[in-house]
Amino acid sequence: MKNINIKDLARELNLSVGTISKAFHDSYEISEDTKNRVLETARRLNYVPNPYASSLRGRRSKNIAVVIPEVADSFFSLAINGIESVAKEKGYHVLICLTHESFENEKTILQEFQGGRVDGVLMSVSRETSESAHILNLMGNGVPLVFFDRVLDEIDTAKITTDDFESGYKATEHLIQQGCDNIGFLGISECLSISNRRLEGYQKALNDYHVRYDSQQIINCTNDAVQNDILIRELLQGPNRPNGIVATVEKLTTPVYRASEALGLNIPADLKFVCFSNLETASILNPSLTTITQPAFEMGKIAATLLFKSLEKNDFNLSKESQVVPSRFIMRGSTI
Amino acid sequence: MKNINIKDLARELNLSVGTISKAFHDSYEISEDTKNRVLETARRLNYVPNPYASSLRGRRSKNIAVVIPEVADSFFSLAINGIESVAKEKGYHVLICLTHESFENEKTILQEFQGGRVDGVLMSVSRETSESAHILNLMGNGVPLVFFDRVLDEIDTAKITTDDFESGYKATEHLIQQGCDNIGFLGISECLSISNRRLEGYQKALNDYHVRYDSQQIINCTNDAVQNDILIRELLQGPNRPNGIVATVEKLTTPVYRASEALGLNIPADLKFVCFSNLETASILNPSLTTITQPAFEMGKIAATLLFKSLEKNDFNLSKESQVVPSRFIMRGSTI
DNA sequence: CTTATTTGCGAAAACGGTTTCGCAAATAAA
DNA sequence: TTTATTTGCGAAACCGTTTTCGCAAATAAG
Repeated sequence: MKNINIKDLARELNLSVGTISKAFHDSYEISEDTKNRVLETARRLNYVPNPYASSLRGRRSKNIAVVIPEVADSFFSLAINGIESVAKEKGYHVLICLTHESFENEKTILQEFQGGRVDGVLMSVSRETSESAHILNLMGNGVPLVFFDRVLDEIDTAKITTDDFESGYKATEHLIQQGCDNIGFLGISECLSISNRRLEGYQKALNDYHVRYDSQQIINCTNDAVQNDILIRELLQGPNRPNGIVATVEKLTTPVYRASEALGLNIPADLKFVCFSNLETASILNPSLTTITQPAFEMGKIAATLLFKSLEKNDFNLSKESQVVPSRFIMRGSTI
Repeated sequence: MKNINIKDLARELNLSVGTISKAFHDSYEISEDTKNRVLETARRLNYVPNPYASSLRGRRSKNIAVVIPEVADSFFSLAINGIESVAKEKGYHVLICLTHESFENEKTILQEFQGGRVDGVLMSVSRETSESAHILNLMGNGVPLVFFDRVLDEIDTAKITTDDFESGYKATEHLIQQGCDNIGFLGISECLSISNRRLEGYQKALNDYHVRYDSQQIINCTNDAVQNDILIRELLQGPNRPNGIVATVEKLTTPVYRASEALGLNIPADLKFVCFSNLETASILNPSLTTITQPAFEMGKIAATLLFKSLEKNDFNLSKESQVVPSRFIMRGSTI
């Protein structure tokens, strides 16, 4: 009934607990013979060490945290897969913590980690995050942290991002080449690095191609789906209706399609649409959706790999390890 | 730099560690005055107790695990949201463990939990799972476990499912009413309860409406996307091509749409298609997809609530708490 | 044959909390 | 005023591991 512990094993084998522990860690102090007996008995009795007891005495909890705004998003769920693939290999477990795009939640979560719940953190900041004190605090307490996708520039650690500027540029350039001369931009936050870099790429493209830039066409979407619907409808109903849209997050896909349909706008004839998205269904939408597709799995994998390097050797300097992984531009029916 | 612990607090306040601990737990032994001083100093010094140290002495780790086949699936990611919403309220953290539909992985994961890494488990079994020893083992060690969606019937604990039989029936009935007389069924596993119950609903509908049943039209999909593509193509190219399809999992959506397109089959004219799915994009697919949509968030929430009840009082009997939450049938363009 | 060295293990102190128990001082009852 | 009770706290055991250190027996070196 009750879980067996190292003491039970010791009693069973007529050895001291210290010896058992050392046998498990393949200590040179213990004879091969004893090691085998210990291992065999452990297997037989189904002994599994308590990870948290181990974590107390210097060793780690073998838990890492993934702090993200939401999980019902293809980018993040694929990134989790990437992270999990390396965590599993390292014998680590993954705590998923959702900020729901709230800075307050994010602070609370990181605060909790001060207590040693996790050995390291992988993080994509919330749309509201512009301060960095909570993160610096955690890192100051010796918890390594690696950013992926949504980063805070001012913090000195590894950041795994994609080429947001170039992607924003490419998306916009494509729309221009397809004949759009009035292009709306749907961002998610004014403080978010990725949103801003994509916006800069958009602006540069407009400028390079001498297309009119109108700040009215830059919409900052909220975290509330209903509110976003209203914003998008207003944009598409307004006197200055765009004939092209660049959207920076996957969850804006459905609202744009729905609003277009409701307003009798045809995609792509009346409105061309390109979205940053990892949706598997992009190719079977009506019309199929032109996307900037981020290397989500790979980004998660790289970020996790770096985190573990830093967990394995303390002198590993995360701040020199940032990487930019390029996204893929996939042309489909929504812009042709 | 280093995290401060209860000893540091004790030193700072000239109190014993025991007193500090009791103050935090609002013990009657400690005066209001002292409690306030402790709380205030803790806040000032940014003290966060080590959850794993607490977990050693009887208290819990405040971690629960969610064991699921994959995370890149709308049902599971929404269920996670539901689970997280109640975990957060209870001050718990959520470990996500992916089996990738492998029984071996599932066994390894549960085995690890014997050590006390988590206080309870929420689980949807893999497609390969038919034995229950690994689960009984864990539960036998005092770790409560609640199933959601994919359950193992023979295990005596709470199971939160949806009305799989009725849904399978309704989907099939709908196709029949829309004129299909040759309906394929795409399952994912022969051992999986949900797949089988949906299949039974399908069979009953065929029978009730005197539509020919042909076991050749029952395809058991694999966990390999490429292989699934082949199976689906074979079905749609065969001499006995169905004019309707019921698919039991979301990830079969894209393959069916793609295969139809590749083979020049029009949905819904040549092939009507209904899928168990929580895809947000179902309504904007080409054509929009008729779905059986499960109450994913709610199922996660109910399952988690039950798990916490059992964590809170030991005498709580999970085995009497199973619930069936109905799915919604949403008719759209793929069957009209 | 004595003196080093190695080998294999046990005892005990940590790790950071919680909890039981005891005890002195303060208060209440007699 | 004496005795009983309550209040507020400290000492120490404990949770399940890891790790340091010491020590006896076995082996090697001189």
